[in-house]
Amino acid sequence: MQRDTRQRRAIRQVLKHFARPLTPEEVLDNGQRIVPSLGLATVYRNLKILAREGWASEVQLPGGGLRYELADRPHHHHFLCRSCDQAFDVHRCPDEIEELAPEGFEVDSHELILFGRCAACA
Amino acid sequence: MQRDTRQRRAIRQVLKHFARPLTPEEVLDNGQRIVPSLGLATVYRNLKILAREGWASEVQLPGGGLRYELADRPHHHHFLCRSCDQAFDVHRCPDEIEELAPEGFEVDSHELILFGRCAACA
DNA sequence: ACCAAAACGAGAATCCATTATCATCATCGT
DNA sequence: ACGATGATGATAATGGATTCTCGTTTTGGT
Repeated sequence: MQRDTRQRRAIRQVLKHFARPLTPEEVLDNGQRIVPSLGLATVYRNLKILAREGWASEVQLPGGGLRYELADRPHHHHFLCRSCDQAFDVHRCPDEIEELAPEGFEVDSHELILFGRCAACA
Repeated sequence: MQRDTRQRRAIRQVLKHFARPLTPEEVLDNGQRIVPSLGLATVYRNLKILAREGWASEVQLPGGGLRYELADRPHHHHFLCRSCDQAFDVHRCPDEIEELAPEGFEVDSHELILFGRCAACA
């Protein structure tokens, strides 16, 4: 059966602490503060497991690879800082957004990304 | 100086013909109908040149790599078909969209992507 | 038509994110 | 505490997109 390891706990803790989508690298760096021996393969493995279990969700932003964040959050979107490349949550969303598709297209979800400089970089 | 080659003309022609963001592969496949010997390296080279010149623009959608489309188009967004993976234009856009950022964040642009099935696939 | 230089194109090389391998370690039911 | 086995982690391997290399071809000014 599945075991509750220090590593997996650390990864969950990191995702909880930062309430924004994190790259595997970010999870690694911060997780190593809790479990210094934490390895990259373990991070990938567990992020994938957590996502499969529905505990975390995968976020696909333009550019690099997947990012991960807690799954149990209300509908929201993202802000991507061009300077530090960190992603942040945007909690408001225009409602009529899925009505914008052309005739005959079936929309099942949407993603809205704002680009710019975050508060720390600006 | 810069030369006007058959290959570059073909690539421009393809981007004009399909009024939607194309992957380098799509440009290659369609370009080879005009210049059968067209190679992938040439496509990448020219797409990059056209983008640098401002003739084409790079579109970053979640998932794979860059796509390219004509640059001289009015503000618009994109629809990404989960079935055929083709990208389409969406010409309407909610206006207050950049007001959604958190306090202190500077927004310089935004991208809105609708996901679903295009008219042909649905 | 000539020719220097720009551009091409096939394939090798690179880059980056992610996954596989496998010997070692740690968890948890007993 | 024991031990079966799930998990880890260092590293190699993979996969896909993009770029580089370099010999050959094409363009455009003369």
